[in-house]
Amino acid sequence: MRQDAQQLFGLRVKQLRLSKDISQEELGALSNLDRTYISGIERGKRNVSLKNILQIASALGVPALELFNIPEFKG
Amino acid sequence: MRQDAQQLFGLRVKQLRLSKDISQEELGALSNLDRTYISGIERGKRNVSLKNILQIASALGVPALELFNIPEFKG
DNA sequence: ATGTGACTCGCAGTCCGTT
DNA sequence: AAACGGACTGCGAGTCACA
Repeated sequence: MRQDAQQLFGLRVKQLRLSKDISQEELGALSNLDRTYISGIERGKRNVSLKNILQIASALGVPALELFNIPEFKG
Repeated sequence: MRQDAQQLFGLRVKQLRLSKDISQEELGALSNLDRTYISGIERGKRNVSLKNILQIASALGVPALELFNIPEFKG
């Protein structure tokens, strides 16, 4: 596995968050996760678990699948 | 978040694994994960992390996105 | 409004086995 | 081949003060 996979995922979260025009704090509130935790995810410092992936997707109002809609993830 | 989300994910893994005609043991070997852990995932008992999600997708030869290609995840 | 290091604690993930 | 259990270690979850 590539080391930067987490970063790509984090960038995708950031991308979707910005497209919704909300702050990390707001996303944190919507997904019941700490704002600093969201920050860590977007910077690729966190190896997020399935549970939190689904919560974030839900908070962003997109299917979980969208968080993996990244060219580099498709082989 | 729904409680059964993990189970849906596990069923999807199982579905893809069976379509490849490989055993849990083989998938474990391919993804560098313990066979009992794969079993737990498929039964919805495990909260898999991003890193392992990507490893499993890679072992199955599908983009990570495919693991989330579940009707119930899109609503 | 965000980045970051450090921290505790529960669970992710492994390894032994039985059914 | 797979479900399931017990015991273990290390890592992720979740939070804080501060920049």
